[in-house]
Amino acid sequence: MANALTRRLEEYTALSAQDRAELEALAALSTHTIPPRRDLIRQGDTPRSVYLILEGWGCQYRTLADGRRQILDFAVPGDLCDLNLFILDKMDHSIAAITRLKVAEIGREVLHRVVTNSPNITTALWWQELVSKSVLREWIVSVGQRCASERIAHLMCEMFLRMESVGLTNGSSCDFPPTQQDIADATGLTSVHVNRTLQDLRRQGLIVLDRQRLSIPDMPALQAAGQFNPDYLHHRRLKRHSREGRNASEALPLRLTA
Amino acid sequence: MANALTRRLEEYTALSAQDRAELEALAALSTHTIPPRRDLIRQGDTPRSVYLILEGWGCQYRTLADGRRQILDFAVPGDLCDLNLFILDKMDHSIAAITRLKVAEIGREVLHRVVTNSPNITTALWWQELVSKSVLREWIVSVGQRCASERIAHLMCEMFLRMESVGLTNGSSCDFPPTQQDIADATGLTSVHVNRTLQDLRRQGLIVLDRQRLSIPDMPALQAAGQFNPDYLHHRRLKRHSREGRNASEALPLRLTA
DNA sequence: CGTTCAGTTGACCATGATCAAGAGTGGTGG
DNA sequence: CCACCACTCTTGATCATGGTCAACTGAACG
Repeated sequence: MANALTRRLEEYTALSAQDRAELEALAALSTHTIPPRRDLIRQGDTPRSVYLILEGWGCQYRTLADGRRQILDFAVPGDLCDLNLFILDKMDHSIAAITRLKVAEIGREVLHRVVTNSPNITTALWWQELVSKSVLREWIVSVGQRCASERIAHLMCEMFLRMESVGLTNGSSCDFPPTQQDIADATGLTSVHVNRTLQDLRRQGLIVLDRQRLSIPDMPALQAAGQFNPDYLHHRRLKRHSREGRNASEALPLRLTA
Repeated sequence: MANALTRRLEEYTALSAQDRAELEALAALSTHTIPPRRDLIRQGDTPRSVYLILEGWGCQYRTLADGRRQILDFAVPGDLCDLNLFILDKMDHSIAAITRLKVAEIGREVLHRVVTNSPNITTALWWQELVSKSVLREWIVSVGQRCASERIAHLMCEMFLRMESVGLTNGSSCDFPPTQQDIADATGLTSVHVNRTLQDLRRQGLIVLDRQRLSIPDMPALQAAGQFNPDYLHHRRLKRHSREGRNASEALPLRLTA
């Protein structure tokens, strides 16, 4: 049974049975549960470990002196935060739990060993590093160029596809736990305006969002509304997503290692 | 004189004489001159080389279907665009010259050799990769949270310090070739509003910007105006007594699959 | 010298912010 | 199990930042 990290890395490259075992071990080594809204690590802290998200949603954010907060990315199962520890002596952003979070804590030595022993995994980690950079670029495009409804539609498309790539969607729906305030902090809008824009998208039948559950009845339509083009996610399996609609059968259920 | 890449990488870690020679060779191997406003490589192209900026300014950008353009970063001497080639099969952004540009084109095999032979350089490349990610994060914060004058002041502070870290400042001034339209595309504003905001900053005596030359008479004041905190640049020289560079055996290998 | 591109200015407009109050919802303890 | 509390969501009224459109100025370069 594969964990989300394996699944995600296999988005890029074939892993051997041994690689997979290696990753399983990694995910099982030292796990923690973090309550909702708690910080995992703060801006300015010295990073000591990489965190692998096993269950739940988190986010990376920075705060300004006057308290304004900008969410820089959401973290879903299979995401790795943050390779910084090998190089940088201080965290340049904070990481927080949105829901209750299960994470695996991977220490420097362990990661170093894995990376020395497995070229496939090293390459795959590079891949995920470059992809997450591409995602950051797209977030700049969103806040810089897109209007409110486009930003929100775009965010929904992105997160849905990221959830799908680790098998956490069910047909056309998936968990979506961020509050409207979180969405506001991620998109550079106010929560009031997010609220109104969500109502708009709902009225147009583009999304159903209720009790932390998101449904996308017509993905191509939502993509059009958000000026969304999935190329930047560099998902290999995603090629078939390009505005043509999806294969319903592809979402494999995923059990997460604890 | 040492080239800008050497200088930039030494921002992070000590390089041996051999490392330095290696980098010199890299920069001399295959150089090109690109006229202003020309694209070096386009979104969707297959990356074949890494470009090292030797002289002049460039930018990375993405365009939307309707022609809106978002600049994602500026590239100044010593910057490396883009390690993507080892991993990703398609460019997810374009790179263009702003001024006339001198670049060194570094092919896959050459970079591969360097990286195999020199752990110091490998580590330093990782460092620059992570730092540029941190810069992308700060750009998200800017467009997401800062008002027009803050965004522009922030951008000026950042670019000045980046120029300074490769020795391209002269007292309190440096080249600053982007047009007001470029600044607009980078900050998510319109060129009209950039114009008015620049006048404002000039009126306050925070910047002098004339004929592609930027002067910052009072850096602390400009930093305050832009809510600028240099930590995210991870420049070591900004904090004198940081600890020694990590030892090379700890370096995360950069595995390059052909 | 004329052409082109960047910069500048003015009038008007729209998207999204702000402020404030009220309605659901879910979780907790009595 | 219910009542209460806190948090999230919703709504309305008003405002401001920054966008749009259009015309004009000025500098650089052949």
